[in-house]
Amino acid sequence: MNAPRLRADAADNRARIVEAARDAVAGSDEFKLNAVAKRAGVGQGTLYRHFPTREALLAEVYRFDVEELVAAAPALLAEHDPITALARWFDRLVDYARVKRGVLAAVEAGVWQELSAHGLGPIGDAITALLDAGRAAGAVRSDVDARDVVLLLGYLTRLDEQEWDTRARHLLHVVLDGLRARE
Amino acid sequence: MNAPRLRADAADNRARIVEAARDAVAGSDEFKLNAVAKRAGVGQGTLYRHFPTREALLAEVYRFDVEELVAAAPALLAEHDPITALARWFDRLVDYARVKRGVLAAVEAGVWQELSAHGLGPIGDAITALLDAGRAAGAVRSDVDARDVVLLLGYLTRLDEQEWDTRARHLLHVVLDGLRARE
DNA sequence: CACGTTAGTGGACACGTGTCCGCTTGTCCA
DNA sequence: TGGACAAGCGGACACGTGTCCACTAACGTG
Repeated sequence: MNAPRLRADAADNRARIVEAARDAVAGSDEFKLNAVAKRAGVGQGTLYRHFPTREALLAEVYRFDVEELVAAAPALLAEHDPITALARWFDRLVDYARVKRGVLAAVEAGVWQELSAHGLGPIGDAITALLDAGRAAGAVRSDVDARDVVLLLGYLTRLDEQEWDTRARHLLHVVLDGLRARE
Repeated sequence: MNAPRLRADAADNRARIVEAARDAVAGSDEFKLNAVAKRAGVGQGTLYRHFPTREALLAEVYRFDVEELVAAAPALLAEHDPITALARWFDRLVDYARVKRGVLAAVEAGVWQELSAHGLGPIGDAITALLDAGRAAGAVRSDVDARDVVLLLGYLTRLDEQEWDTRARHLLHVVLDGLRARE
């Protein structure tokens, strides 16, 4: 995955940054890049070189959750019809997002950078798989891709804490209906 | 609308700020609050007191466009069936948004602040009118409100310039389908 | 082992945002 | 008309983000 092997100290720093970031996320709801760098005992330059954007760092921090999310897709597809699987997967995303908003940023960053690179990547693939299954069953419209879905789901990031309960799930249904094939 | 009448100099400054902002928007694609304040010949404090957020300022700058948008709703409803009217209105929004991204921020800010206040306000009302008409005709699902629509349309703000053509309109259809009543 | 190459470092710096507060000035009343 | 007093002013300041580049030290080579 990483063609140019990392130098020993570099790998070390990287690990320490991620750990510090994890602590920061767990400790408070603030997440200041500066603070993470200091906590990790590295300069800001170092932090920014390893993770060019805040999202890149979050993506690493939440990699576990994201992988879980990715892994869930095939399982859901095995158990349910495509639309239900998609719905469940959305549910799961919302569950994560509710507690740790960071996952959202991670997912979004993930899919985005994957889009430009070749072959999307795990998250994009997961969504694509769900979409494809639905399409094959004639339940999902044929003119949407993973990026579209992420874009649409983006509303989650600008939901206020207080309106989360009333709107998050609800709008999920609306989006889902939009993705359905029109008969 | 503004109970405590503005002092003469205050009103003057406010006007000068808006004008400077308009210039700034027209002149370049950068929009720095600092610069606007300087250009208007006022301190930043003054700018921020008149317009607490960047969006508030944009809302004022684009008020004309926004009003036009609002005015279009009833006209569209008169000429077309509700769903078509809604679609056309969306189209119009996208047209504005393409050129002047600011309108989007203005719309979003507008609807949001209106939501908390009583009776939504012009933009919210316009969307609500479209929604209501659709609902009455049984063409629009009954469980969505103006805020929902704005939230969903929010994807427009994070669209990259280059993907605008391929995705903006296209996703509009998806959203529209999501808003339709399921028969 | 020593030495050159170059990946990697880290912190100073530039920038934009937003806040705060001591000073100024319009406004209104006596 | 003049004086008090609050509305309004404006810029200094604190903060977070992200960039840049002179230095440092890990790694491979002879």
